[in-house]
Amino acid sequence: MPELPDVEGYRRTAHKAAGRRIEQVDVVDRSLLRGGRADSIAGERFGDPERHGKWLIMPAGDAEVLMHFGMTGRLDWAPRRSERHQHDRIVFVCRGGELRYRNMRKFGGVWVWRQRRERVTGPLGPDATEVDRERFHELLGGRRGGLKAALMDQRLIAGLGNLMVDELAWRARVNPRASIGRLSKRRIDRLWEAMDGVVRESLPTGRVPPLDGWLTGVRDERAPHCPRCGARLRKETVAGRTTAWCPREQRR
DNA sequence: GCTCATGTTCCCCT
DNA sequence: CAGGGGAACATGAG
Repeated sequence: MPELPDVEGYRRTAHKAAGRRIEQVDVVDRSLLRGGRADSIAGERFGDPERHGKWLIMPAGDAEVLMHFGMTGRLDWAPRRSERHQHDRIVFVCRGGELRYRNMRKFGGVWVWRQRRERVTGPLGPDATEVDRERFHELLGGRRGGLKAALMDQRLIAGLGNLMVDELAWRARVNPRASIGRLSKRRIDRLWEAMDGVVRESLPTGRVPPLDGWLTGVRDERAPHCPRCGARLRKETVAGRTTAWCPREQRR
C-alpha cells in the first residue's frame, strides 16, 4: 500500500502516540530493526510525527525513529495487551496504548537514529505536496529518459509510487513511456495539475482512492476499461513496474 | 506448481 | 555521469 497518502495516514496514526512516554519497545523481529538500539528510547516521549515522501519520522528524545513501509507495511495504534497481528514486527509500548509497525513482506524497516537522516533515507527530493508548478518544471527540465521512471524517482520528487504515477499520467492524458525531453510545456503543466490534484484528493483518504472515475478504481480488474472513454486499458511493464494506461487517450 | 504484488537497491549495459 | 533492464530481497494471495 504505502505511497504518500498511505504514509500520511500512518502519520496521523502515529500522532496518537505523540507526547506519550515510551515504556518499552518490543522488537518481535530483529531483522526489521535496521539501525540503532530500540532500548535507547525507553523512557523518552514521542514528539510530533513528520512525513517526507514515503518516510515517517518520529522524534523520541534525542533520537528519531525512522520508518519505511516497503510494499506491505502499515502502522496501527491499539490498546496494550490486545491481540497482536502475526506480522507486527516492532511494537512501541506507550502509556495508554501501543504503536505497532506491521510488515508482511519485510521490505523497509525501522531505524532508531541519531545521525543524519539522509544516511538512512538517501537523498530525497521535495515532498510531492510541496512541489509547485514552477518547481515541477525545474525538476523535470534537467532530466532525460522516461516519464514514469522520473516521477517514481524519490530523489526527484518524494512520495509518488506506482499507483499515483499511473493515476496522474492518466489524468493528464500523457503516455507513461513518453520521453521527458520531448514533452511540451503544456503537457508538463497538465502533469503538474494532475499530480497536485491526485495528491490533494488522496491525502484525506489515507490511500490512493480506488474511486469511480479513478484509474485506481479499475486497474485491478481482469479486463479493465478507461473510466473516461471506455477503451480497453493497456497493462505492461514500464520502468520495471506494472503500468496501466489508456491507449486511446494517452498516445505517444 | 505458477504468477503477481502500491518499494528500493545493486549490478551490468549502453 | 545519466538511464534502462533485470534480479534480488521475503511472503503471501489467487
